[in-house]
Amino acid sequence: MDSYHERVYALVLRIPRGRVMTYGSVAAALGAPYDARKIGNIMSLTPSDSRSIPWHRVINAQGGISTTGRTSPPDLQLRLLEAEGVVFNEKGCCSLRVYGWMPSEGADAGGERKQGDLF
DNA sequence: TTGCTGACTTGGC
DNA sequence: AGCCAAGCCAGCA
Repeated sequence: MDSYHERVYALVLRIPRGRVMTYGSVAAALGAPYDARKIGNIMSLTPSDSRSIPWHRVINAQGGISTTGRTSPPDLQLRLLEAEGVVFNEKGCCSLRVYGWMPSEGADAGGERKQGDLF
C-alpha cells in the first residue's frame, strides 16, 4: 500500500540532516504540486515527539516554521533545525537557497552550495 | 451524502 | 510591505 502519508514519510526520511524542504517541494516531489496543504495535514497527524520522522525538516515556502503555537514549545521546530546546524535570521526564516534540499541532490550529487549567499 | 477545515502556495491589489 | 482570494485534496463532522 503506498498510501500518501507513507510516501511523504519516506521522502521526509530522505532529507539529509541540516537540510530543509518546503511543503510545496515535498508535494511536487510526490507529483502533486498543489498538495502542499495535504502534506501539512499529514504532518499535523505526526506526533511532534516522533523521533523516527524528521518532520521538523519540512517548512513553509517562506523558509519559516508554520507550527508556531502548535507544538509544545512554539518554536520547537526552529530549535530542532538550529540543533542540526540550520541558521535562522531575526525574522525566524532560514535561507532556502542554502538549506533547501531536493531529492535530485541525493540521487546525484554535487549539491555543494556556498554559505556566503544568504537570500 | 454534502460541506468545511487545514502545519500551503501563488498571484493580485 | 501586508492582506485577500482562488486552487487542490484528504479527512472529518
